[in-house]
Amino acid sequence: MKQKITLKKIAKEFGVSISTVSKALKDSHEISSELKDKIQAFAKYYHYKPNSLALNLRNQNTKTIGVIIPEIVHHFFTTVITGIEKLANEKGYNVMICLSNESFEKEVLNLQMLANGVVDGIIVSVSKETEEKDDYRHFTELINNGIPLVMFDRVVDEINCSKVIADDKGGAILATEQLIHSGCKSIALLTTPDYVSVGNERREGYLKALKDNNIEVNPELIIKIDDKITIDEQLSILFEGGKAPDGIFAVNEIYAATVMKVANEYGFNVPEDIEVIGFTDGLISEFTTPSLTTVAQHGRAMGRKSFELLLDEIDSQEVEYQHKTNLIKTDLTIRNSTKKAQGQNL
Amino acid sequence: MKQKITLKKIAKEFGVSISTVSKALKDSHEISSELKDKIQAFAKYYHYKPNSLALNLRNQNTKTIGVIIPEIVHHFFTTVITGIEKLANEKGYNVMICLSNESFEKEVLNLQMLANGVVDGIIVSVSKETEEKDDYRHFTELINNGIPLVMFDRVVDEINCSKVIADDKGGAILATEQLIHSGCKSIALLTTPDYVSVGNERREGYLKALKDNNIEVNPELIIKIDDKITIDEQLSILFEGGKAPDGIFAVNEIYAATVMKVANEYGFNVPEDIEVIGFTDGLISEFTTPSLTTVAQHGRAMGRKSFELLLDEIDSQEVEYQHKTNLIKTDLTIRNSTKKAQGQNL
DNA sequence: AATTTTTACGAAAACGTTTTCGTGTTGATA
DNA sequence: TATCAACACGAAAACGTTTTCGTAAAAATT
Repeated sequence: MKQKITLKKIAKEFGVSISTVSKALKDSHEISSELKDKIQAFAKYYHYKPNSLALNLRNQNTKTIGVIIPEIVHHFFTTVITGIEKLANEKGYNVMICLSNESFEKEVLNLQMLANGVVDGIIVSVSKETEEKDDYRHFTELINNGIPLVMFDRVVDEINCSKVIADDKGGAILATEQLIHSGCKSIALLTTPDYVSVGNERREGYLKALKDNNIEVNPELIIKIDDKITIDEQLSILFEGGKAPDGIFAVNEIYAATVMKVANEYGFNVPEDIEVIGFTDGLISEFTTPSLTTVAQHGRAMGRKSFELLLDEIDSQEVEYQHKTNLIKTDLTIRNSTKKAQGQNL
Repeated sequence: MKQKITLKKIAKEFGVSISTVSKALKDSHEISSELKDKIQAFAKYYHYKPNSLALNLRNQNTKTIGVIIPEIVHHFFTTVITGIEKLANEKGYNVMICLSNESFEKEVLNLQMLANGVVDGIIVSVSKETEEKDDYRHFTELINNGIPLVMFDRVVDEINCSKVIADDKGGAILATEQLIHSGCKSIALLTTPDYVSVGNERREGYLKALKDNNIEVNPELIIKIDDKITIDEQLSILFEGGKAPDGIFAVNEIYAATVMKVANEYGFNVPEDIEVIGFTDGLISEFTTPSLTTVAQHGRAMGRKSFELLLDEIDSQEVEYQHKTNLIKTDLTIRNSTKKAQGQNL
């Protein structure tokens, strides 16, 4: 590592004080033109750049926000980040992204790292392990430290902070009703284990749609996928014993794409025999055969809104900031894994 | 924003000096046990955390590295980041991710932002626009500023820094020869405009494989995709006029998946009529019908290696660090868009 | 010629931390 | 009772910057 050039070194070079150099570089009228010219030329030649660490320390802000997401190889999160990044940059903020890899420990570590003055605020989507452990002390501590926090998508009710969530329940209702209206009688749900907050919301939507349409819930059609085991095998059960469903609602893209593959292996055609709807902004949906009808999550909108709320709190002078919760609407993107709607209220 | 607690405030509270507080919190033997106990209890109660800005300023490092990638909604980049992140965390470093969105201006901005003391080093994959403009002064300046820089995947030859590249040419040769050996006579190439460095490498591999196997190059089979226009239309030309290719090598996943879709629309079957190979680590390949045979890029390995080289330079005491270039091998992941290999040297 | 204004610069504080080097007070030792 | 070590703490510098205030000299005004 080469040595960096500082005001001090320039000052020494010209035999003047640090303040003089600082002013000269800022083109202050207090400094004579000749000296300014010389100092500026020198600084330029040596590529002087003010050390932003020092600046941040002085200004008591970093114009940087932190974002902690569980997984980056996940299209939904990348769209959210795109949304955050765009607005943040417009507002002169930099974004620092950290990954928890769905691990509680890494989430805590990242949070601590970011908390100590590195960022002006933090946006988080909680890791699965954290939801499973049900331990949120690191967030409480963050808030006690006075660092603005916004949660998105996977939020925790107990923590008093601003939140941005997709209308998961509404989206699930939309999807399930689409299946119902298109004539499905036996609709399966592919979901996550109970501790995943968004999975729950989507399940509730599924249940509500069934209830509203007087369809009895068949527990055998609700499959909670365990990510630690191969998905394919867990899905097979649906198609064995001759009582395959005629509609499937999957809470994410991978489940949806996988179930289509498995259904196909069992000799079923999508959408003729079985209609499938996924839940995602993902890329895969467009390239499966048939392409997948999905509930769009509007990740970018979530990202924008998250940053908006964070900035609102950062800029707020209130001692007791009034936190807000924002619901991002979801809607159906109709592709080819469902039959053309048969009229009704869609 | 609440006020944060500092050493100074604690010192005032107890009527002692800042140094005493600092030592007390570090459990120094210089401080009496009673005072230490009281101060520690107080600090804990008020959630004291040393301000890392101040620490960084003092220690002259941030234990943070910056990564600038063109796009985050791109599976390859996310795998690289996963690789970087993992190793970086093991080594006690934090990772700050910035997006250039393929824009020259944002790349420059991000670089400047990171350069001023925020990070100890930077890993970059150059944006398309930068490659198009052929303007690399921001990198030169970075190096002049003495900040270690590593480029990966999309690198620029003129810049003297460590580099990690996939064996794009080798991968392309592998893919093309696979098609040749499986009996393809007319092999198309779907590639990017000339200024994209990796696209060029892959094209060269394609050309070399053809040449080595005494197959004449047909310029009409080389399609340079313009990302600003719909891909589908640009691909149609391949299948019109009854001279469709029997093998297609696409330099990325989207092109490959799209060409399969278009071929299908024209009534061709993959892999019976046309074999297709893509170039990627992406997720889509697994879910297309048929699933895509691809050249694996080993993004995580690239990420790991990139950080390794960066750390090597950061830790180096040399005034003139000797930069290294690392080639990450590529290999074929055989799926169903190609026929079973017919023996030969594969 | 005396006074005021302008010019051109320096000193110092502030941001929050760590660490080295005092230094005054005890208590123990010769 | 001197001398010395141990103890417990404080002062100050350092990291790099900005900014307010002070001030000497020069220039302009009366």
